[in-house]
Amino acid sequence: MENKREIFHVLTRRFGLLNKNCCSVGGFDISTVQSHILYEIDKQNTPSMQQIAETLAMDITTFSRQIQTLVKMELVKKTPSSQDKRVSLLSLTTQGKFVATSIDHSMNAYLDEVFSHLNEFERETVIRSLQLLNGAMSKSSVCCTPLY
Amino acid sequence: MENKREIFHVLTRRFGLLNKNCCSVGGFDISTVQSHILYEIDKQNTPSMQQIAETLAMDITTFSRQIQTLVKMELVKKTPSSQDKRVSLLSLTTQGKFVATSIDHSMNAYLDEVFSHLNEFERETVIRSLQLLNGAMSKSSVCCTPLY
DNA sequence: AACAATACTTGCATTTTGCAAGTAAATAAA
DNA sequence: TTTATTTACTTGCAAAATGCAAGTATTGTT
Repeated sequence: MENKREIFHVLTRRFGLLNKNCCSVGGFDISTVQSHILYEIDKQNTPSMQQIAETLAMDITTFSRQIQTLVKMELVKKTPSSQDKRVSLLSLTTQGKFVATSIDHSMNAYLDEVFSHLNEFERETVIRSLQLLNGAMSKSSVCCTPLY
Repeated sequence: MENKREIFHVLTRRFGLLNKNCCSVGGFDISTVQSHILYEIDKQNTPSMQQIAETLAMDITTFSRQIQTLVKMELVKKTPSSQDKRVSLLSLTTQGKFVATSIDHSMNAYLDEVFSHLNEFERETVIRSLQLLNGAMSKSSVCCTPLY
């Protein structure tokens, strides 16, 4: 079957579910968006608000409020940059780091379970293919502009 | 050893963008969720509300309201079942069918563009891998049901 | 006939979202 | 140096999305 849209439709829904189901850690209820924010802060080195918002393609105002929530939950710390006083640098608190790591573990556990339904060869092929796909998407010129 | 979570994190984000950018068709502004609803109604044969809500793993009350919106937009028609008067059968209006088809075309165009960055062999491998992955997810006990 | 189960719908109350509009700081121009 | 512009956010709405509780109507079951 060559209908790509069908494949992506199902995949998208499943990814959504996967991300939804992963994120209850030790009393904290983390939304999908919030888990993505934590992930990116963890990955990047004391990034600014702009950087993360742009990476996640989020509206900066929505992002600002999400960060406020995460700061209230004591998962994220906002430090004013000494270089540029307009900029807020983001980092995870100890708790935030713990939550991010926990989510990472459960996600990888989920994914391992999923991949356990494939044999070793298929597993490697799929992983390599997803990397290829990621690469292709990053090269795409129409990625973030509306198509008609 | 590749980090699956990283791969999925990026893929999820990109898929989200893809779905977000797809959905402005001839004056209609369709949200991602709505496009998924249209897609499923189109695919299934006069399904009930429950069926689609369950397929998309949506809360039935949220779904009910989304359908009300789509009915107001004259994209979806709700017909009471003659078999069971509690049931509403869903179908696309002519306009709805047009919108669904347009979105389908845009999505496929986008995906073709993405895949154009791969060679023929990679393309086939990736498609086949995504199908494998879908299959594995459908077998998974930890997520992704009841999609099929 | 009485009760439970199903298929929705409506009432909140909360959360999420994004466009305007605002503040403060850095940079460019006059 | 002063003024204007840009940048990095924050707040004020208002609209949309979400989900639990509680409702209505219909069907299925003792």
